[in-house]
Amino acid sequence: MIERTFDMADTLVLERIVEAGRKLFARQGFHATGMRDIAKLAQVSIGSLYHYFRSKDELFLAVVRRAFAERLSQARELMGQGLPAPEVLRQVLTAYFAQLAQEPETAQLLSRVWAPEDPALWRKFSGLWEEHARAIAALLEEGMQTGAIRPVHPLLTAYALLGMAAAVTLRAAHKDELAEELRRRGAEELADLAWRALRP
Amino acid sequence: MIERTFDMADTLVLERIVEAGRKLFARQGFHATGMRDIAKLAQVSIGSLYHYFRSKDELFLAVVRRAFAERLSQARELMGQGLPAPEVLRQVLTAYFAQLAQEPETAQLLSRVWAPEDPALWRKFSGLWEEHARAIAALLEEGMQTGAIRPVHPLLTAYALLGMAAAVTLRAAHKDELAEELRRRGAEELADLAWRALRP
Amino acid sequence: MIERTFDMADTLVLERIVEAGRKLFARQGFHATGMRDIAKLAQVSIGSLYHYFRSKDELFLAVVRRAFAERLSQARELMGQGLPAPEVLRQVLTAYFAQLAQEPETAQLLSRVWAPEDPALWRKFSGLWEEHARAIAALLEEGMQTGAIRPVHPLLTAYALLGMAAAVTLRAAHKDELAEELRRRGAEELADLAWRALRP
Amino acid sequence: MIERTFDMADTLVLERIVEAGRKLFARQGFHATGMRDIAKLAQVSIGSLYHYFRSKDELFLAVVRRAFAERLSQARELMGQGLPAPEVLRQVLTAYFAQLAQEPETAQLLSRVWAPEDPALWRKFSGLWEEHARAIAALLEEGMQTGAIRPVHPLLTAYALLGMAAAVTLRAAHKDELAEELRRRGAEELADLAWRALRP
DNA sequence: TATGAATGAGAGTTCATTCAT
DNA sequence: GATGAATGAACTCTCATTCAT
Repeated sequence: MIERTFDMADTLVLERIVEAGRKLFARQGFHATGMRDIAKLAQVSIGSLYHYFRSKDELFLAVVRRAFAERLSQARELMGQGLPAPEVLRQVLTAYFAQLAQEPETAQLLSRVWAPEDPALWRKFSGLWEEHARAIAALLEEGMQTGAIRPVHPLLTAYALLGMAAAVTLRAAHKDELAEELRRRGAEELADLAWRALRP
Repeated sequence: MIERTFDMADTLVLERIVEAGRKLFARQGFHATGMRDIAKLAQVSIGSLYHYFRSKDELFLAVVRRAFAERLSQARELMGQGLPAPEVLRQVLTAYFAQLAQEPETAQLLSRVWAPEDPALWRKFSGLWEEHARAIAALLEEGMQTGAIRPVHPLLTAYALLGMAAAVTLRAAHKDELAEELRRRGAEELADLAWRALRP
Repeated sequence: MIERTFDMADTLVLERIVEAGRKLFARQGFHATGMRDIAKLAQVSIGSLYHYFRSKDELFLAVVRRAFAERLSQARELMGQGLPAPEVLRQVLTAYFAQLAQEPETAQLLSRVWAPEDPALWRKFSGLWEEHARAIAALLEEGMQTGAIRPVHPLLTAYALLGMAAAVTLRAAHKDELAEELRRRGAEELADLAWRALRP
Repeated sequence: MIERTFDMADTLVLERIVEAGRKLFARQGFHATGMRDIAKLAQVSIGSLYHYFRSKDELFLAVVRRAFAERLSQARELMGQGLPAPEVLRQVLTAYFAQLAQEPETAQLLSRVWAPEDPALWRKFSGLWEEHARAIAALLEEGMQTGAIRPVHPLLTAYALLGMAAAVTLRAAHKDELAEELRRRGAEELADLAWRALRP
């Protein structure tokens, strides 16, 4: 995920900043994460932060955009393979839960971001969600045209699917027995629920 | 505790505080809402806020707890009427969307609270969500015993249902055409999705 | 020390307040002690505090005045017995250290009060110290007239003696080995120092 | 750390902060002195105060430590000159009273600090006093070994001497006739008292 | 590019005091 | 006499942001 194109030993400053931001925003949330914290973890001066990003908001946005972009490109890749819609859904969900195990911080970050407090940020994020939802809606519409999926309200259904996944993901990030079970069986069960809700 | 009944407009102080907190936390989120703002809207001194609540966190918790309690008691009332499980689900969802129209602030508050930034608050809220999920899981189990619902993982499914509702609710709080449509058709469509996902 | 003139079971409210104030001011100092704390320890409402004392300052003053008065009356009693001045000094010092063992809170209170932060209080307390110093100075002058004490500057010497006692007392209120030793041998050693410094 | 040498009047920021703290803490005490006051007097922003010191407590501690260090280094210098112990004592006391005239604020600060209200601060300051007392105790022990001073309890005596000096110093900081007299004759009289108390 | 000292508005919180009951 | 809800000025401290070097 992280590209090192410059120096074997030294990651690019920009990369280090975004990576540190991702970790801290995911772990602690937006307000609990200070620019100082990010600078420290990235081993960079505060001045450098402001050299690359106009403000804290912009840094946060960049971090979130990247996480969305990765997830979306992954989904689009799956969609492009010509698999039947239900199978794509299953694989997208599986990918979600796989990320939860491998990059728990990113997964948490995306879940946290449903309803950011700051109205200005909220507008931007709802745009990202909308984009994601539209991608899924397109998938649903494609399935509806081939008859693989029954007629539904595509965007509404897309939001519902995203919400399902986010809620279970969030619960699965806890540290109890149920969480462990959700991490194991979540993808499968959710795919089953989705398939039954959508089949003709 | 103190009754001031000589004026229609003069509600109890505690009531005014909680109400003001609900409005502002829902509109602006936790961090963007200052104690001064709440005091002003409630027409109360800052000191009074701290007379009733030990801290901002506690005030927030109280506000959220109340909103949860109302929603939960409403759901429990529906469950107690002996209706078949699928019908209860439909009515619970309808109630959600009805609240979205009548008390949009409370509805938004509950959706915001899925993933609060502060980890300390998060732990407390996840307890409230868990309680809510357990209530729904109990309903599902009941349906499974009577054969009205197919065998599923109750808690996982409960979280999935809550997530579906929260995501659509949140989107429905926007001010565009899609939001309006979701407010109109959300309850029905979600109930349909749920019913198909759960029927034997 | 405390008079109970009204009811066997119930100490007078005023007494309870002053007693609570003494304990808390001595333990925690003036600023760390709130009116609420005093009210709670005295099992009295805040309103009652203000019924008996115009302000926190006045309550503090009353507490300190009483402690001073007790110590001073004790000293005057010793002086009135016609003992030789050096013997009186020895006994006064012994009484100091006895109080340190029996009523450590009062002893600490008096030591704390050398340099109160609030200028207004400081003026009043320096008056109390001056009164105390003058009593000792009178004793020294008496000894000088009988030839039992060499000629010294009476007030300066009185302050020096009080300072000696306060410094050792304060150190003796700690909880280590040295403190224990000071509590045991302090009176004697200080009396010796004083006697050698003052003998003709 | 930063050198700004282009202006006579522009002292280093850190220096200005400590100096302002010294003045205000000495004049008004810890609680009556706000961070705003210090920032204003130092012509520095509040933020700068917290750039150099973690908290108000730490700033206070730094101020007091510096005052102690100066006094202690002065005393150690006198001790290192190989003068007889009694002469060193006389000169140390003289230095105390000289400081009272030249830097009345520092002298007052040190006297104030005998019994600070806050228990947490008290613990730290008693450490400083202890260090000071040990230095004097070492001097006394040296004198005892050469026979210049009679056998006494070194630490107890050191505390007594410090207490003597502090009490007279504090009284000498007033603005009446007695204070003036103490400032004039205090060093001499105290040295005399001490010498008589300690000579073999 | 890179630095980090400096800024200051604004945050949550405390607490002596008042006064209607 | 007694109560404690109500007040609000003032406190310490945080933190995104700037800018001279």
